[in-house]
Amino acid sequence: MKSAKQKYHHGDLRAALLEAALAVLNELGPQGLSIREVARRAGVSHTAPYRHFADKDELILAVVEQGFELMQQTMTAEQDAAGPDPLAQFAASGFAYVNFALSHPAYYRVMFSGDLLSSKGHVAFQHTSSRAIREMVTDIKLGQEQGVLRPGDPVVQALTIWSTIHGFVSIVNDNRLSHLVGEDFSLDDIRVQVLVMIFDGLGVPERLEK
Amino acid sequence: MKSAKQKYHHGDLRAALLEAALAVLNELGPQGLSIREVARRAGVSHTAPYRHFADKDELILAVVEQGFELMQQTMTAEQDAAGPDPLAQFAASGFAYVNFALSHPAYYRVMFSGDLLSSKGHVAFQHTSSRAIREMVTDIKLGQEQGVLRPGDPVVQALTIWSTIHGFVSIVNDNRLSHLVGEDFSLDDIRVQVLVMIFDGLGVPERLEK
DNA sequence: TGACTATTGTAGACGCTGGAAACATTAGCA
DNA sequence: TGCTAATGTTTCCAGCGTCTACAATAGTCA
Repeated sequence: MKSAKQKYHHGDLRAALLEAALAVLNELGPQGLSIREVARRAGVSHTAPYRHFADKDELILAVVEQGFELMQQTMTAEQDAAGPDPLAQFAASGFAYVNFALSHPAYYRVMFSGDLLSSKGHVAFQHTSSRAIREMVTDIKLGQEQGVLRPGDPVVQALTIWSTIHGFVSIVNDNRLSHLVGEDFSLDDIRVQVLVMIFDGLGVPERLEK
Repeated sequence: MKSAKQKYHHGDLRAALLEAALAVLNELGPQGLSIREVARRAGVSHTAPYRHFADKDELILAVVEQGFELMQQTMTAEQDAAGPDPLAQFAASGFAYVNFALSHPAYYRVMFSGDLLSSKGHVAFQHTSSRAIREMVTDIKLGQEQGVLRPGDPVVQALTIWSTIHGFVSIVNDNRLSHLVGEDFSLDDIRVQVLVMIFDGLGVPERLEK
């Protein structure tokens, strides 16, 4: 049931287009993402995508949404796997965030940069991505109530944490660490130490080896 | 000496193009930046820019370079104005960084996002922007030697600081705070508190009002 | 079964883009 | 003054997003 190729109708073109779009992002970068190239890879004409997405913005937004779902999934999975300790859960979901960003750079960039979208698409984009930070605030509020995080305004604290993590993965993904790496420093060394520093600054203790 | 208009030669087209490019970035966003639009605003034909820039990447890189110069200038100026105390100098240049990013969002985005460039342009881009972090490491090393910063590896510490600040201004500039702002929270409140939290976490004491 | 209709894909056009090539104008210098 | 290099224009090409008209298929109801 896989090689039903030369039919006029594709079967699940929408999913195929999303997959192709992600592949293009990974291979050619954000600049190489064009509807025509995506259609080419899916083996359809250059206007076929318009039966599934109103315009390029909508295609990108669908990729964004798919990325958020995947990230959400892995974050809650890691959180659940961390056991009953709320502190461990908090750290686990934080690490899951970082791991997702570093192992899916194309997804992360399109999810959090928004540079690919026209100004019109930005509204839907912000709506989608604002869920993430809101849930983070909830998590941190919980952490404070349970006494595992330093006291302070949860909104401010959440924003600080998010800023650090987002900035860090952005810098790493943009490859701007290469000039810092010397003989006594591997990239992984730097990553681990920075993560330790981030979570250490928040009150999360030292169970960070891994 | 300003209204020498209808001459065949422009006089200083290169500077005019850079200015126009920045204006386009501010008005239309990164997606609206095209060589043709820039040429239009400068009042020349759409191929005239190619006498001054090999391709679009080079035009963008020139804007990036100009942005770094401006930022560097304001940072060292603030640092010098902060008096002899190295701690005050450190904080001053940090604030100057944040202020530059928030008051010149178009510059900052093109300087640190790199999404506008093709993969070819990224090499030159990284080379240019790596100076900033290297100087930051130097500053932080100095701060540690003078005992105003917490001990720790300066590279790691610099990267942590840079991550937090870069993430923060990116989030603010991408307008993702709107959903966090309630009745008891203005945007400026959040900004100030987050900055306090950032510098506080580093060992910089509480002289942060302003 | 067979015809009607909505869904999904194709073909071709338009105006935009980045860029190459050939040409025109000007400035600087001998 | 005249030669040459620098600078700007015109024309052209291919690729892009997107619109419109058309073709093929799938689903539905007689």
